[in-house]
Amino acid sequence: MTPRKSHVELYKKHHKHFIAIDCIIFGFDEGELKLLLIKRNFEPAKGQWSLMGGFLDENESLDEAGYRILYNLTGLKDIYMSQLHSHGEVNRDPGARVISISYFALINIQNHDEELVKENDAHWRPISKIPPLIFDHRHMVDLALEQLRKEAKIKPVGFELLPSKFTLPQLQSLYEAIYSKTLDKRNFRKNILSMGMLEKLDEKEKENSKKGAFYYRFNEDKYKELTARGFYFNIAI
Amino acid sequence: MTPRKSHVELYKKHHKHFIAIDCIIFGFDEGELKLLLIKRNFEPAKGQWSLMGGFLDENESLDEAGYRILYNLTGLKDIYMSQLHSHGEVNRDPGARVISISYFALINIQNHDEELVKENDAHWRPISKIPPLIFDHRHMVDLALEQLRKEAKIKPVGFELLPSKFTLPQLQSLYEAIYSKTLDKRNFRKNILSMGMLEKLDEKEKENSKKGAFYYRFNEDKYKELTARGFYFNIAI
DNA sequence: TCATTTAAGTGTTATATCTACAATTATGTA
DNA sequence: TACATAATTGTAGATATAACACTTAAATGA
Repeated sequence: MTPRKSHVELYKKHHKHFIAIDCIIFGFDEGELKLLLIKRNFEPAKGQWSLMGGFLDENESLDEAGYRILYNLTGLKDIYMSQLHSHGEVNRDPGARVISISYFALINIQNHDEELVKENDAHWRPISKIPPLIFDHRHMVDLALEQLRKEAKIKPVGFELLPSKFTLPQLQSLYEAIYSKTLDKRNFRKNILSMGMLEKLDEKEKENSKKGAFYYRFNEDKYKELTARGFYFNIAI
Repeated sequence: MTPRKSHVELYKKHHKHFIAIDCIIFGFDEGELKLLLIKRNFEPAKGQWSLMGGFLDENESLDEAGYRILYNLTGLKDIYMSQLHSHGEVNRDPGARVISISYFALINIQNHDEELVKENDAHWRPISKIPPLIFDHRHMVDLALEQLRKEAKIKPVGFELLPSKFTLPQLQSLYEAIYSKTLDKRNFRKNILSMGMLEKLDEKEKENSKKGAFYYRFNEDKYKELTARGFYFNIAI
């Protein structure tokens, strides 16, 4: 006798559809922006490169499905992920009519579960060398890149791709990878430090130089405090 | 024997879902930004205010469904419309589980078919006085407004809300309505005219002042030429 | 231990953009 | 012909952006 049950008959004349969730998973490693891609292990298009995906279940929200799929592949929770777009061309999937909703995630590549990734036959590929992908997955990737480039300028999402401690040269290298553009050290540092949301640590990273570069940490609380006062994150690219 | 048919069995174990399209339709009239809302004529929530929507059919894409629904309500084709977000909370619709994909459209309020709108029991409501809406429709409207405010700064979408001939005071009034903010006449004109995509006509609009204001027209070709050269539309708000 | 090498770290100036601000003009109406 | 109304126009100060080169810290090896 819930309202739910009493009206469902009215909707019955309409069609139902398969809904898939596909995840565009970005990581940053060796100065390059990378994507996590899988070799698809079922038909159609078995053996071809694909985004990680899955079908929407009966009792989960879209976001929950997205997080489930990401978790199953990487073992990661509490990840930055946001819905990108819904893809509904009638023949986009040759197996059946499937509406796919793409999500894009930014992960710290050090943290993921490498065993799980192996089990899923997933591999990191630099965005400059993306192999041909099934269906409209390449289009999804292009949308995600566009979205990442929009967001990274005006929201502190870049930090999601780095370890919690990072150096300014690393951070600059990340932005250079996202925008395929070399940036001026002095201007970049001035820009990011003047926003006042990075904490300098006493520790130095010494793998990449003799002098060593100081570690910094993104201070989320400080960022929230600033935005509450009308401040806007902005990186000049 | 198409691949389509050969693999559909593999997908069968998964659930199928109702998919609805809901349209947030913006217009601009009497210095106000307005929304086209309907009185829902079926259960559940019959008689309550709602966005115009409909279910996705078997053989149409998401975009096609959006245009179909917009056409059925307004008689308009070739309208600026873009996908906004997909809404999949399990209980968002008390009638049944329905995934809704929201679209937002910008229309020139003069052009729509008033008869059709009446037949659908649809009404224009200023965004400052939106009545309570069913389900998560208010959230959709808020997202659409946010999106409009993002886009109108950096893309020439505002013109979609105006007649093809408009005056600069009208255009300024539109931006003021979108951003709920009064703008400086001189700066606004300098800004928009310096982009070089508006054509001044010889004709004047004389309803709103004795002096009359010159009509202008948005030159789409010019805009495309400029963007091809790396130009970016930008209105300082 | 001192010279060399490597990447980190730092300021200033010119240019472009944004913001604030008020007088004049055209035209209809009394 | 005076008046009322809204359209139209420019400049100067402030702020943000972009260009540019030397110094410093520390490891390495002669």
